[in-house]
Amino acid sequence: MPVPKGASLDPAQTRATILRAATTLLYERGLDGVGVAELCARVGASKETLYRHFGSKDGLVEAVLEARSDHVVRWLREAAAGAGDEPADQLAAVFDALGSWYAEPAFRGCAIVNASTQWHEGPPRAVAARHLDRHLELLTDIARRAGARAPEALGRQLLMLVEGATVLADHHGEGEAARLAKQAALALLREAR
Amino acid sequence: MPVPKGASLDPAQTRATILRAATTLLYERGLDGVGVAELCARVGASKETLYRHFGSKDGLVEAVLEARSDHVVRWLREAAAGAGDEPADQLAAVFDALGSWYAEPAFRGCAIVNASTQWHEGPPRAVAARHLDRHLELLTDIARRAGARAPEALGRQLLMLVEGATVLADHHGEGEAARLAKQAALALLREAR
DNA sequence: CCATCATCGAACTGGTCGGTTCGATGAGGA
DNA sequence: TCCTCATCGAACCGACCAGTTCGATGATGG
Repeated sequence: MPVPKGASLDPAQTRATILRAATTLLYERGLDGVGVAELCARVGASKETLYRHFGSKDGLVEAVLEARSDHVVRWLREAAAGAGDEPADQLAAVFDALGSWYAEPAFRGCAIVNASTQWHEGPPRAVAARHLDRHLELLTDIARRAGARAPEALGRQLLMLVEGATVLADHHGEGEAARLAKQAALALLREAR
Repeated sequence: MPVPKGASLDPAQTRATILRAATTLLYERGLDGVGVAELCARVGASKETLYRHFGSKDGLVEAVLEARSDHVVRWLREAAAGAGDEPADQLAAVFDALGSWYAEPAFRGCAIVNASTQWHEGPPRAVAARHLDRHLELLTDIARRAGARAPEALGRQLLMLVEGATVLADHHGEGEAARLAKQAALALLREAR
């Protein structure tokens, strides 16, 4: 986004532009793999602008992760909601959505979980915990509506499949991960009734 | 390990000492969270010694991850082997072993998978891929001996539960992860016959 | 007894990175 | 018209870090 010298854009828009570019670059190359200078160059913003909007690199990272979590959660909820009322269909739709994510060339695992493995305290950790909680909420809800005897437990088991499939898709590359995870998830759903 | 000034220890022992201390410290604080200088101080070795043995920090990290993978894989294989001949018992034993790992206060997820999320190419990535392959081999073997119709697929599904449980145990802290994963794994094993 | 060699400890180098500052520029509103 | 303010671009700073070098030390083996 080329911003001319003295442009007074909507500050919110500037912020959003930086956030968008930073999200992509930080995901591609890792949070420590790209410095503030390069980030600014790519984004088309000066350091001063970046620091005024986000305070610090950590602040930017946190904002990126928050936004990413919001986006992913909304996307999965919509996938489930678009699959009708049957809990099993919704669960299948969640894993199908994951499958299309895994198939993206730029897929590099879950940015949020990846980030939280680097720092075992601090904001990224908190973002990750909330992120997983929101996933858990979605899956537990499906489990409950499917009539599971122990929906909380099943929700956690399904979440393990989601996170495990993400790890495997990242490392073993294959597109099978989502299909296998879906099959396992539906089996667990069936048996937990 | 206090090594006196001009001590000529067995070089292999020096190497092992450095490796052991580095493994602990790098796991506790993250691969980027501790510098070579601090590493040397903790280890009780000089930089020169460390660089003669490992060539670079990356070399040390790679050696640490390799050793860690060997150790973990051996440990899980022994857990399985010590549980008798029944595949289901062996599978249960694997998850019980994971449970005692998760319960360690210093537990911070799988060091190898954590490392590989930081660099999407290079040696750590290769170590992680082989690490997961070895896990997969163990689980597929159990699946095969349990008479699964599709042991390769079931092996992958079980591996997802292992990795997912590790992520959840790291983030949600609870000791339930291993128990729930075990329950799910046994259900899948039962149903895949 | 001497030569070799692993080792220490400390200083040093070169580079990178996060963050700050400043003068210049120009858009928008009063 | 003029003031305010977001912005750029570039220089700058201090900290840290990986890696190198060197003199001193002492154990080991011939």
